[in-house]
Amino acid sequence: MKSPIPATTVSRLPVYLRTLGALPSSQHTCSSDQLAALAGVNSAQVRKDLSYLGSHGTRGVGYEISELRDQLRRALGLVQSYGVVIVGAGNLGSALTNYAGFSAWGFEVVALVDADSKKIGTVVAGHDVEGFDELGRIVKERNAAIGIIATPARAAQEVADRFIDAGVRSILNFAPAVIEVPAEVVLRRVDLSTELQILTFHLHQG
Amino acid sequence: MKSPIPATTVSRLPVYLRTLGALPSSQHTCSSDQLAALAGVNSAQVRKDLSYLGSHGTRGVGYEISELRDQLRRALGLVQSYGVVIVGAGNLGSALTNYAGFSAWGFEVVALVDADSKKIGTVVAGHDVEGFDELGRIVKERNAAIGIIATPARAAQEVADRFIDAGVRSILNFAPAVIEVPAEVVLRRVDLSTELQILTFHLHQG
DNA sequence: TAGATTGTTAATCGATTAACAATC
DNA sequence: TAGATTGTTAATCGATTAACAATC
Repeated sequence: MKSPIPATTVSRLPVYLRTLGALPSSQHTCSSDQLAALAGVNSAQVRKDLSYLGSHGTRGVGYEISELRDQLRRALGLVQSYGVVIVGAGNLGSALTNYAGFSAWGFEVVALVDADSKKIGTVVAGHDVEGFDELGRIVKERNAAIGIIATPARAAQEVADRFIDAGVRSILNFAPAVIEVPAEVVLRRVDLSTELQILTFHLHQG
Repeated sequence: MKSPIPATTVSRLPVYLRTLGALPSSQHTCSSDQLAALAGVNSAQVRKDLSYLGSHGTRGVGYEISELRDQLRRALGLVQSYGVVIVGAGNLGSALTNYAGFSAWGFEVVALVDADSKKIGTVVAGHDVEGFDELGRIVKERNAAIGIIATPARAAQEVADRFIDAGVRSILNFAPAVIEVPAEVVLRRVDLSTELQILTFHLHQG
C-alpha cells in the first residue's frame, strides 16, 4: 500500500515537529502563519501538509500544540523505539554514535560494527566495536530496524547488501557512493561533498 | 544575476561527477543511458541537465568523459580551492575535520573553532582549536569562503550571524535548528534526525 | 548507409500557493 | 457579530520524461 502523503510533505513533518518544540510553553495553540514563519515555508503549505494528518485545526484559532505534536509523532512513527546499527567505527561512525538526538527521538544504537580487526573489541563512543561478519546475527538478535553506513565509499554497497540480507529495510548512507537497493528498501543518502559542491556552485555564480 | 540552471539540476551535478570517477579508465565516452543507470535517474534528465552546461555530447557516440568531467568541475566552481572554517570541535566537528573528501575536491579546513575554553588550545583532528571570539579575524585573515556549523542547536543562529558578519556567504549547518540568513547567503542544512524520521515514517507505513 | 545517441520540444506530472468559503 | 484562521479548491508554477528530428 502506497502512502498517500507526498514525499515532500513527509520531509517537512520533522521540521514542523522541531518547530513546535521551540515554541514558548506558555503558548497552547499556534497558527499556520506562525508555523510557516518559523519553519521557513508558505502558510498554505503548512495547512496542506497538516491536512494529510487529518484536519485537527480550529478555524479562527489555529492548532492545539500538544495535539499537533502527538499527531506528527504518530504520523512519523515516533511512537516506538527503533534499534540502529552503525557500520564504520571511524570518526564519522563515532560522531554518529555519540549523537544526542538519537535517544531524544526514540532511537537507540544497538551496535557499532567495523570490518577492521584492529578496531574490533575496542570501545568507541561507549560501544564495543563488533565484527562486520557478525552483522547478520546482530541485526536479528537485537531486532535492529535501521542501518547506518559510515564507511568509505568502496564498502558501501557490500554493507547495504548485508543489511538487506539481514532484514533491514531502512538504510541511511553517509558514504559518498550511489548504491542499489531493492524497491522495498528505503534508502536515504547524506553526502557532505555534494553539499559542499552545491555551495561552491553558488559561490562561483555569485 | 540569477543562475539559469535549476536547483534540482545543480544538486545532481555532483552525482554525475562522482559517477564519472567510477567508470573504468579504459572507457573514453559514455552515453546518457549509462550515466542515468549509474546515477539512478532518467536518461532524458541526464541529457537535459548536461545541456545546461552547453551541448558537448556527440550524437551517435555520447559524451567524452574527460571533457565532461572538466565541464562539471567548471560549472560547480571546483577549479579553485576553498577555505573552510568549522565551528564546533565536538565529535561531529572532529569527524568533519578529518573528512578525506575535503582535499579531494579542493576544500581545505583552515580553522576549527569552539566556544568552550576547555577545548581552546587543544589539538583535534590535527588542528589547534581556536576561540569562537576569534572567528571574524580568522575568516578574514585566512580568506575562508565556507562556514560549517557543527554545534548544538541552541548556538546555531549565533554562529551563523557571526559567520555572516565576517563575510562568509556559504554556510553548511549540521545543527538541528532552522536558522535565518539574508537572501544573499546560501545555506544548506544536513539534519540527521530529519533523515531518521523520514526513515521511520516509511517503516511505520510499510 | 544503418545504427546509435544527442538535444530539444511538447506533454505530462506533481508540487506550490493564492484565494476564499466555511466556521470558530 | 466581527475578526481570525482553517481546509480546500483551482490556478500557477516548475520539474520530469516520452518522443523524435538531427546528426554522428
